[in-house]
Amino acid sequence: MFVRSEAEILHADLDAFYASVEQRDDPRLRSRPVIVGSGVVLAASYEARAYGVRTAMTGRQARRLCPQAIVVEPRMSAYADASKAVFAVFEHTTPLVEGLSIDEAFLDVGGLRRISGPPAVIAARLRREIRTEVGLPITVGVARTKFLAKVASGVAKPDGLLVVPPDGEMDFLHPLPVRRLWGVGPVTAEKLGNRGITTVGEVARLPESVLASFLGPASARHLHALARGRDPRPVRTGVRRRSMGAQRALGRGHRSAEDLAAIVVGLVDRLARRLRTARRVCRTVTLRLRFDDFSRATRSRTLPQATAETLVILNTAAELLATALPMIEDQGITLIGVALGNLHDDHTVQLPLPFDQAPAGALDTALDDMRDRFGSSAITRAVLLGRDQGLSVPLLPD
DNA sequence: TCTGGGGTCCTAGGACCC
DNA sequence: TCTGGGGTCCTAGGACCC
Repeated sequence: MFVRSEAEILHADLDAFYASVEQRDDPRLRSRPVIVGSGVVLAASYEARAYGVRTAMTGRQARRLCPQAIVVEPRMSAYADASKAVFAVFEHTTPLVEGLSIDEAFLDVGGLRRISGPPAVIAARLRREIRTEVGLPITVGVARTKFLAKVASGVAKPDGLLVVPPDGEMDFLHPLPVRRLWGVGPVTAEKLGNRGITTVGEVARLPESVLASFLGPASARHLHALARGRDPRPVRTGVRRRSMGAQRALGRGHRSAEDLAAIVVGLVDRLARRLRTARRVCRTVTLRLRFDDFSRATRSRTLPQATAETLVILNTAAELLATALPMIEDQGITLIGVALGNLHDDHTVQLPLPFDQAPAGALDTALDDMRDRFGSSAITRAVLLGRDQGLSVPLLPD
């Protein structure tokens, strides 16, 4: 396996992204504590974080910690535009960009030494360009692996740049708390803490088999490798979304079955439009529920063939809701959501042949041609044009 | 102090097939 | 009548990430 020896992967991460966009667009917000989102905190400026305000807190809690904070409602389209502008700078820097979310990405600048200079120089220039062209602060970590680059940016925040040289990796990594390991959340951190393991270095010194005895084999292999600086994952371009969802928090209080059905209609309508805009089709529909005690449940159904039709998805979601109603009755529902999975490209191909006049086998031949062109897994639907305009021939994906 | 909205990956059991 | 080993798919739950 190819193992890189130079620090040439960048992890670029915008600082307090939503809040920074608000401060950029409204000078009165600059240098002041800003909280985006009133019900729950979606983002907090670093001035607000100084008072202990954190993402995902309730608005009430945040205002108690920082009464002088300015609270603004989110402007999602402004953040999407800012993200596009930032990613344009990324793409201009190197073609090897892997987006992780709306505000962070990995960039592989390994092949650019002759043209653009060493990674540290490229990273510094990238930060300058995003500051001048988009007006936002961004932190960049540079290292030999994705994981180390990401940890580096996390340590360097806000508005920083940190290069981890290959011969300094263990000195950098091992003193850090286990929560810095990708995949260690509250549950795993507690399991480790119960055994006296609090730093990455302590994880690295433990035999993998011991780790596996209380974390399971997959987590053990993953964490053990990361803690020793092993992470061979390349920066991958063109990663496709694997599911698409929409949900709605309901607060407390009883909801009738009709209310819930109406909400599901709205969620499905929104999702189906997004699906068609993205030229994708789905095969699995999942209903997500959350209850008063914060327990969760899901109900899902996989269709025999992929679809992007609102009515098909809606009927499926409605059936799932019907099966879940008894559970909803006695648990008190606080959130309902729909997720579409098993996504495929929708290559609806229009066949210009008069169906009823075509020689026998012409349709099969045409479909075979399409499979050759797009790959069999991509073809999900063919629409015949001509006299039978609108007749659709659904094909199973894969 | 109670917790939004969008995702990813892993595990485990059961059905089904060869 | 009782029975192996291996594979895929589906469903449900859970941990984690931003």
